[in-house]
Amino acid sequence: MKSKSKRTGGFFPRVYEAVRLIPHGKVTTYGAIAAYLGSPKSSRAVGYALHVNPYPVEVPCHRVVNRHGSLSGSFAFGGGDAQRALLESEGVSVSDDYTVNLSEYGYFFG
DNA sequence: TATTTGACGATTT
DNA sequence: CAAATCGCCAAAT
Repeated sequence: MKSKSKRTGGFFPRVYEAVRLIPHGKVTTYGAIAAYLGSPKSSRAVGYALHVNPYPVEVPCHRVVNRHGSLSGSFAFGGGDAQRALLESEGVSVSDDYTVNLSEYGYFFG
C-alpha cells in the first residue's frame, strides 16, 4: 500500500461507472456526473470521457445529455437519430429538437 | 513539460 | 432567443 494521498484511480473509469448507474427510462447530465464524482466543473472532462467511450455497450452514453436535456448531436452508437430511438425505446420522450424533459426523466444519483 | 482538444456550463453581448 | 466568450478539467500527443 502506498498511502499516497493522490487518487490515481483514474477519472474516466469513474464516469463510466456513474453512467452505468443510470436506470432505464432515465437520463442524466454531464454536470450531474461531474458533481457526483466530486468535481461539478469537470463536466467537460466527463463529456471527453464519453467521447472516447471505449465500451459503448456498457456505457449507455445515450442516457447522458447536456444541462438542458438536449442531445449532444454526436453519438458513439450511430447518430442522433439512433439516440432518440434508444431513449424512446426505454420510455423517454424525446422532442423533435432532440431534447428530453429533465423534470420528468432527469436522474441525479439521488 | 507544454500544447491541443473536447459529447460542458454559465454569463454576456 | 442566438451567438460569442470565458472558465474549468482531464487525457492524448
